[in-house]
Parts: sequence; C-alpha cells; structure tokens
Amino acid sequence: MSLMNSEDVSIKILKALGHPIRLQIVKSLLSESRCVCDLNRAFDFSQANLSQHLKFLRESGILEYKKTGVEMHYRVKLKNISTLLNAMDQTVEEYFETLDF
Amino acid sequence: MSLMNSEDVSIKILKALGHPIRLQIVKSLLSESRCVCDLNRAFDFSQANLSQHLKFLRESGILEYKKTGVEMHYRVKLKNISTLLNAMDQTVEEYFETLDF
DNA sequence: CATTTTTATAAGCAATTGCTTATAATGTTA
DNA sequence: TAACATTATAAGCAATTGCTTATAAAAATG
Repeated sequence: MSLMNSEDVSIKILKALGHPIRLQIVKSLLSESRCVCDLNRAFDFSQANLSQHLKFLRESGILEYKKTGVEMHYRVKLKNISTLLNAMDQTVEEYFETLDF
Repeated sequence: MSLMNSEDVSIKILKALGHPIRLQIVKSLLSESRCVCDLNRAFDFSQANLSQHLKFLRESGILEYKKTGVEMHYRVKLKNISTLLNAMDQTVEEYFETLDF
C-alpha cells in the first residue's frame, strides 16, 4: 500500500470521486464531520452500501474517522479536495459552455 | 446525452481521468495536440486499446479532434482540465505529507 | 443481562470495464 | 490500381465494481 507512486495515488483519488454516491458523501463532509448514522439518515442507500463506500474513501486517503462510543465520525482528511472539487465545478461549467446547440 | 446534469458531467470526467492510460494520454495532450499515430508510437498499448480510450475521452468532453487526411489530431477541449490536474497534483502532495511513518 | 443501536464485513450475483484479436473504412503512395 | 498507413469499431472474454442480503461485533440502554 505504501508502495504507491504519485500516479497510483492520483488514480485512486479520481476513482474514489468518480462515483455518484461517493462524490455526494465527500461533498456533504466538506463543511463538517458527520457520523455514519447521520449520513445513513440523510441519504437513502443501504447501510451496508454506505459503509462500503466509506471504506473505499478511507482507503483512498480522502476521508479519515474517529470512533466515539459506537459512532464513527468521518471527515475529509485531505484539505485540498475542496480545491480539487472547485476546479471540477469550473470544468463542468466550461463543459456546458462548449456545448453546441 | 444532452440530458446530463452537472453531477453526471462531473462523474463522467472523473471516470475518464481515473484510469492510468487515459490520464497519461490527457497529460501528454496538455501542451500540444497530437495525432493518434504519434500517441501510438509514444506509448506501448495496442492501437485498438488506444483508440477506445480516446473515444472515452472524446465522449466525456475532455478531448476533441480534427481530421487531417488520414490522421486524427486530438487535443484537450476543456482548458480547465489543466487547473484540475494541478489541483490533483497538490492533493497528491498533501496525501504523501499526511502519511505516518 | 437482554435488547437495541451503530457500524463493518462477507458472500453472492449482475453489470460494467478493459483488454485482445479481428475486421473494416478511408486516405496515401508506389 | 494494388499495397500500405491510419484509425475506428465489433466480438469475446476475464477482471473488477457495485449492490443486496445476511451476519457479526461492540457499545448503549432498559
């Protein structure tokens, strides 16, 4: 796992963000940390599915968590993800501008 | 295809970039446009494989091409991809800084 | 202590992705 | 025009991904 080079890390992060559920989770954690139960109430995918996506995001390095009693509190570990997602929004805006109609 | 909303576009772009070959192709096109034959010589994946990845990148909106004789010249259509990839590099840097050792 | 809440993980399966091989189509050149 | 160069696409298959259902473990509560 620590044998990863820069390119591996890039790919891992891009893959992690390149899924609608995971992107939604990350966005919802940008401003504040939340426990799994909270996320589970907010969205309507199954608990198992949510947990699996959280695992993926953890392993990509994007999220980290802290245990408090039974609850697991997740938050964004990489501050730069915020900048990255802003750049993403800009790119999407440009995408729509380039559409011929 | 034009029924895509912002989130769909984000996902499509992230998925397109989230593959080592495609990321490599996009990076190699950041500074200049190149024909497929050129890319085919530069990298060592099969012509069919290269062509399929180019199709994916075209359909994500990231690349565009122009036909000149038999040659197809590809280039980056979304200028913001450059900013996005810079943010990506920053994030990767942060990733390595956060590693415990 | 039995029950409930919170979370993770494993197993199984359908859907998607990615690659190879083969073929076709369109220009170019001898 | 025959051979070659450039590119795209289709078919087939293995590998990966994503979901559901089921189960387990740990902490909180009655």
